[in-house]
Amino acid sequence: MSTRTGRPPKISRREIVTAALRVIEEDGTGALTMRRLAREVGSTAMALYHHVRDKEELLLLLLDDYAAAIPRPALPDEPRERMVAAAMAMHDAVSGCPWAVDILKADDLMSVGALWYPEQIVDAAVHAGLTIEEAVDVYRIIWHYTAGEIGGRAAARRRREEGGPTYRERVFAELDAEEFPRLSTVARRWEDLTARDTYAKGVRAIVNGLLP
Amino acid sequence: MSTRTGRPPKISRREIVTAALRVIEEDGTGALTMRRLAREVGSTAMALYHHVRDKEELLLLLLDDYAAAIPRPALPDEPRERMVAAAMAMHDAVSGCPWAVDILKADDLMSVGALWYPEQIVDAAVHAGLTIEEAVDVYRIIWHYTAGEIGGRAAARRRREEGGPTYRERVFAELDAEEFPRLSTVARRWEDLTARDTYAKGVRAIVNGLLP
DNA sequence: GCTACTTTCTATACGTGTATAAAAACTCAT
DNA sequence: ATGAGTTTTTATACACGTATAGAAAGTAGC
Repeated sequence: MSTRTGRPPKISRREIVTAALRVIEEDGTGALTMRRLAREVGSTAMALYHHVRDKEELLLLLLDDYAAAIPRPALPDEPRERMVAAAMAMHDAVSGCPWAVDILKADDLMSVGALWYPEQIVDAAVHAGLTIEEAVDVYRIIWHYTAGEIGGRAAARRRREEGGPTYRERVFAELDAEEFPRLSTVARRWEDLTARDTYAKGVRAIVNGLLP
Repeated sequence: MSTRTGRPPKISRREIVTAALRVIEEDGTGALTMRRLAREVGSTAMALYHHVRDKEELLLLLLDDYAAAIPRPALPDEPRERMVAAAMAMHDAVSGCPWAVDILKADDLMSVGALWYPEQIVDAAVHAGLTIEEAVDVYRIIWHYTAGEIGGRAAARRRREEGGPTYRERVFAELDAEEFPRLSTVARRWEDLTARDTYAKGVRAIVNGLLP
């Protein structure tokens, strides 16, 4: 029958994931360590590794849970606008989970709970007249841009919190105006210029540049 | 006078950086640890921290060195093509240093040795008729896309080397064709579809979408 | 009941980045 | 010369992710 053999498990994947979400909510992503998580579920660190391949997979599962729970926005009918809206919703969703930054290396798309976004983007691209292969390209390009933008923003925020002179600030301070005429004119305003949110602008550019 | 006070240094920043480059070249980026690097320069791990803020800054210095040494390609005159060519050169340069992946979180641009690329892109954008602010936006959007693309590619390669079923493969294997009609039609071809290099396509799209 | 087998859990250990404290080696004022 | 001040180096320690080995706790066949 379905009676499983072997020592019966004390903890489960679900238990681990929910405990991880609780830890993050209470004490932030920095507090989510394997040992802390083990303590939280009343077990040892290494026991977790029988339910999760490694910490990265755990974070992926968290993103999965999180993304699946987010309400999906109504998207416009017009393909171009639909792609932009889906991309921005995806951006918001991933931005909303701080631990996502550590997973953004993931090559293409994300977990099953988040597949809705690529599906919408690919579908809209096909409706816009692209082949399915081209549509996948569009999605991947948008995803790479999204991942880079979120990663960059997270890094910028982290630097700001830490305080102290950034490497860039030191570089910009002694910038050679002859070698870098353009950059030196904006060097002092760089902080303000790069604080603005240009994600929407970028997505619109990609969509417009990719659809004829 | 210029006689400095305090205990005279045994090691220098330059020495550290060149030793780090040597280690990477000989044994790969995985071998570059602070302890190994210390052994290489005949010192202790913690002594390095008086010349380098942390490992991330060290990697930034490596990128700096590396980028500064790369020959700069001749760029076309026409602004659009110049932006694309500069972006692709930047992409090649960063792709060429494996350790760059760990720094790609860096918010905007890179080290002083690599400033040539943003300078060219911003300059070309201004020549194309954009304001300096818009030109900076263009550069940042291109950079975010570039960082995301390289990060994604590196992750994909890493997964491939490790072998074993990817998380995505497991997800795609049991994909609901009704909920995800588009994705399920390409699920089996996904590996091949995403293996293609679409960076140039993406940059062209961004440039065309951003210049009127 | 006993032995094999399987799965899960525990204990221990390694190498990592780096915080902290103190020692060491120099210059300068006295 | 001596003591104060400054900079660099060393020693020690911590928490992290996780590899490895083996113990524990169950089922199945005899």
